Amino acid sequence: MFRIGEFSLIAQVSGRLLRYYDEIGLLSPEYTDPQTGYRYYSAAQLPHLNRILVLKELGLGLDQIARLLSQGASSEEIRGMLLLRKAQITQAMQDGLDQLHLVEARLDQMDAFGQTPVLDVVVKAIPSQRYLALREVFPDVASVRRLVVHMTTIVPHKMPASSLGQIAFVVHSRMFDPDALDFEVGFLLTGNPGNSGKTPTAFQLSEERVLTVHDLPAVEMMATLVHVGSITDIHRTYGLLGAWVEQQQWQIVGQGRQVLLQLPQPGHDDAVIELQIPVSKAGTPYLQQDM
Amino acid sequence: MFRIGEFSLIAQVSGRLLRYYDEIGLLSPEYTDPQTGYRYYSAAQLPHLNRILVLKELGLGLDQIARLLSQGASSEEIRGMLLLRKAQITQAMQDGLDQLHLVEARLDQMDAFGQTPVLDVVVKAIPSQRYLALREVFPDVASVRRLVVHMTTIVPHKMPASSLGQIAFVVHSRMFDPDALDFEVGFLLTGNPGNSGKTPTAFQLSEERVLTVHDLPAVEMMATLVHVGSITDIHRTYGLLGAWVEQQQWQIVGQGRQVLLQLPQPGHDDAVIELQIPVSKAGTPYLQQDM
DNA sequence: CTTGACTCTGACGTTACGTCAAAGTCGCAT
DNA sequence: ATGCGACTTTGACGTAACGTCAGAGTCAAG
Repeated sequence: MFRIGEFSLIAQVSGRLLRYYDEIGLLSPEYTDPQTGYRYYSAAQLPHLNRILVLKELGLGLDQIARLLSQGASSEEIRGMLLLRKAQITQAMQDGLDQLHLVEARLDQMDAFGQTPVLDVVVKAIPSQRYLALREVFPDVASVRRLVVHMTTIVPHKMPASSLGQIAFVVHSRMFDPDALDFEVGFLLTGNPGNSGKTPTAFQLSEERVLTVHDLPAVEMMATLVHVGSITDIHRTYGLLGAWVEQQQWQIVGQGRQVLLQLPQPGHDDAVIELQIPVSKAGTPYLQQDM
Repeated sequence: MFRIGEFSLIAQVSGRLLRYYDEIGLLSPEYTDPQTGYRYYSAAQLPHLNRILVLKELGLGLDQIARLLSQGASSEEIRGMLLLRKAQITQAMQDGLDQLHLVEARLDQMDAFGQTPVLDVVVKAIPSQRYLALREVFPDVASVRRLVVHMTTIVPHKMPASSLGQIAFVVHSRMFDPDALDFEVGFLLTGNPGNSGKTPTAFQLSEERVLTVHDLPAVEMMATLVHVGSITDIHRTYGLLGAWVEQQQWQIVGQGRQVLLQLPQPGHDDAVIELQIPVSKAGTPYLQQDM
């Protein structure tokens, strides 16, 4: 029988580890002195410890190891766990590869743009949300702005303000053409989409313009980039976002969106707009609606 | 200004995350009401948050991100961190690949051996240790055993028992030849190797046999396998260990060792012996001494 | 019997948050 | 004015697998 120090020397593991495995019931010493609490391990426990160490090297968690060892697991169960672990490792390596590409892309960007602050494109999932808007083809940007101003002065007085969210555009134009902007313009609404009944489904803005409510579909992967500054510069930021998506070799699926997070104060160029482009990794095209 | 709930919706991160980043000083809201503690975020903080999220996706720790953002880091520093991170990912992927091979090897073993309990070869580093032993070519296993018995009856009375460790063999035979066993036989000694002065450097066992003290070199990678049972079966376990090393496509560097962890009780086949083979990954040959 | 070496339990630190819990706040509707 | 539901606050605990003390008890040799 070895005391914990000698046993830890033999096995080349720390004493703390042995105490820990004892505590969680993974490997208890063959004998524990009830008076002093001293742990005494037998040589025959070394194979047991070694099995634990090997399984740990395979990346299994201690809880799984405990299950495999204590309760006699059938070899089919063990096979299952190993196959699962194999899949996990494969997944982790794929993730590592993706991350490597991201890091390299950022390094390339730094080399190419020099001191220019690097873009921070964030890909995130966007849930479905209700949308009070109208669709129109605008002749120029100024008319869009006028409509926005008009809406912001009218709508909040006629709606429960609590459910009114940001102003957002949905860009239906295929390509950016400053003379024919096929946009949806309106408000994002808070509250669960789909549950109509409380809020009206339409809203008369003026003689010829009617806002209607519908749901914007959820998007699993939305590439987003925040534009700060003058609205007139927005197409440059948009181009950067597009270039980034292209560099990732992803596909654009569906319509882009623009969310006005901060209207520019008169005399300042401090608008904040989040540009959004729904994407998917190549090979898994997405439902394209409104085509 | 957005309250935390709305800001978390916009950015699609949890409120808890925002509070946490505030707590660790990574991203504090633009204004915090001193009365109520309510946090108010501005739209202009979204790019800041996005930068944090992107750097996090690259696998950087929050502490590193904080350094990069708060204290204006030069682009050279940033490059350095990204390059470092790249190396880390590469390393992690290599580790993943190794682990994948281990898992696959174990699956193959299970398929090949069926119900046979899989071997648990553990690779570990062995530190240098002092060794009181003699080298001899033994005509058979029985004579080795007689010497061991003799040593265990004589030596402990003449030595400070506290410094006496396990009995160990160093196998100098190139190949296993049961008629010419070129073994070192002796005791491992506790205490720092190299510091002689307290223990004698030699020990007269009998007329013609002298035990001398020297240091067994440290081994960075020692493949070990514990044999339990009759000593006469040990060559099979040894073969399994050798086959395992071969399957890993590693090289054997230096002499194997055998550490007697438990002498067999008379009438029982319950010896416990750890077999050790120093190895190195192919391509990085090791110092082979005693050649 | 006195050291010095060893061992015990218990607690805290690690990473980046998720998940309650109890109490305070806000805004809207009565 | 008041009540209510939705929101927010701080604080604490949990996560995985141990490393690292701290303070107190134990063992073996001289």
